[in-house]
Amino acid sequence: MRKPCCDKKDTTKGAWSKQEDQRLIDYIKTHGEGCWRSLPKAAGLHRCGKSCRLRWINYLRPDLKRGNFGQDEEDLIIKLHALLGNRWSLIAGRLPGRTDNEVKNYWNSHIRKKLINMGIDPNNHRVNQSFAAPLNRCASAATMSSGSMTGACDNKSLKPSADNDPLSDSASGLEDEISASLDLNLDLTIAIPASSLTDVIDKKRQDTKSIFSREVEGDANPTLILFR
DNA sequence: AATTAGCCCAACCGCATTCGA
DNA sequence: TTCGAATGCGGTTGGGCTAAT
Repeated sequence: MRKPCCDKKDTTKGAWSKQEDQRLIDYIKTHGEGCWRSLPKAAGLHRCGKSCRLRWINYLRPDLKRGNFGQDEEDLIIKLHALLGNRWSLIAGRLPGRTDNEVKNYWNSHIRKKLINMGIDPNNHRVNQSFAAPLNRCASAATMSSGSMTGACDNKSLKPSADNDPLSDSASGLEDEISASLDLNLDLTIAIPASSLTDVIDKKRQDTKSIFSREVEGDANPTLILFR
């Protein structure tokens, strides 16, 4: 039996009040992020640590970009989703100021429907056969982005997500995905938040098994070896 | 004006992964 | 190497808001 993440009877649930927000902001400003388990008690909040973390990451972080998604952001989400599937945190990592929750919600409420209306299966980014017409479907797929989605009509780049998980697939499948990403002309580098960059650099120095293939010092965009 | 339906988003839940003793 | 604790992640839900009837 798994232990609950916190003592539920002592925790508040539901929407956060302004006072709670302010307490959390003040605490993190003073002590920094981390130690989420002990944070609520230390900050005088009757919330579980996970809840505090979520509130901070999704709502209170000062670097968050609020408001509607731009067309460029939407295009990028579609491309990244075609490649990565529902890995919202990875996708959000490529969108400065956006959170995984925000991207996930936007996908489910806007982009999904948009793709469906275009006759594209949002799960695998394939043209739905029942909608398929003899016209050039590549055009419709390409127009959903700003036009850089080259190869969008190439079956390689439109494999079903259920069996095209690029990060867990076999090596041969991975090669396909890598070539697909090249077709998509994606620069799949990981953007590291400036605040944590120095920590990352220190850690990477110590970790010779780093998944990053090149020295990251002075480079905010280390390339994931998987996609090089 | 009241009710209903649909949409959107913040927050919760449980599982997976990572970390450290 | 193992195991428990802490953290991260993605799926799901609930409630507020708005448009339609």
